[in-house]
Amino acid sequence: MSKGSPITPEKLQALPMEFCLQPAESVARDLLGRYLVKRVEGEQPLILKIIETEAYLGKTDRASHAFAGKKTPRTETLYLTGGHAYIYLIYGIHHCFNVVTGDSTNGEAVLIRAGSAVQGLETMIRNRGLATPIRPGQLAGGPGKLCSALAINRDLNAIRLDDAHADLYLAEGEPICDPKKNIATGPRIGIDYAEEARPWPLRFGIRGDLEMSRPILT
DNA sequence: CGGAAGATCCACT
DNA sequence: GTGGATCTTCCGA
Repeated sequence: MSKGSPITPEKLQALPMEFCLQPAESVARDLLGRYLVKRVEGEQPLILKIIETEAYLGKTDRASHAFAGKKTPRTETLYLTGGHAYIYLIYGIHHCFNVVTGDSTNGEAVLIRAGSAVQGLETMIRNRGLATPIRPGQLAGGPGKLCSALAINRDLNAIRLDDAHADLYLAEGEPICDPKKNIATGPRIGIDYAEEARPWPLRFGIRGDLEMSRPILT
């Protein structure tokens, strides 16, 4: 994407751990417009603008891997403090990238569901195995696609996301101005089993952005 | 130790 | 809209 404002060093400033020490819902909103930076030795960093997120509230949330305080080898990193990465394999094929949130070990996290390329589009297309031209949402419109585009896998599980020299980190980016107007919300995707938590409006997206994994209400 | 289910994606009808 | 791919994780027997 060559349009939009230029990438200034300011925008690549790493977000401090404190940024993630809020409840998952707040962080999910605050992360919209921020940058996710993936570094590969000797190559230009890949930069993705976060377009869509979902909040998972931990022990009180039936859709969360941490529901009822459940702790298994897989979910261990979910109980780290806010600002760490929780990455897992789903359906045996795809990876999902989450940001752990909260000031204590509640098992809260934010799933990053979609993004748009800010830098490194060519490499991302190659990582996805796509032919050009590509359509909106095709590159990183979905959690599995997003990880594929950035070549994120479980090697990065449990990493701190506040280090601008690390392989993966969160950066300042372009925070949403006027959130009330520019953030759309809706129920989360793929959690039909979650009973009472199913309709909770914990999915957030930048209103009108075409890179969304699918349309969102309100 | 077996088997069912999964915070998905893609191809196909 | 439906189903297959693919395999780790987890729970129950």
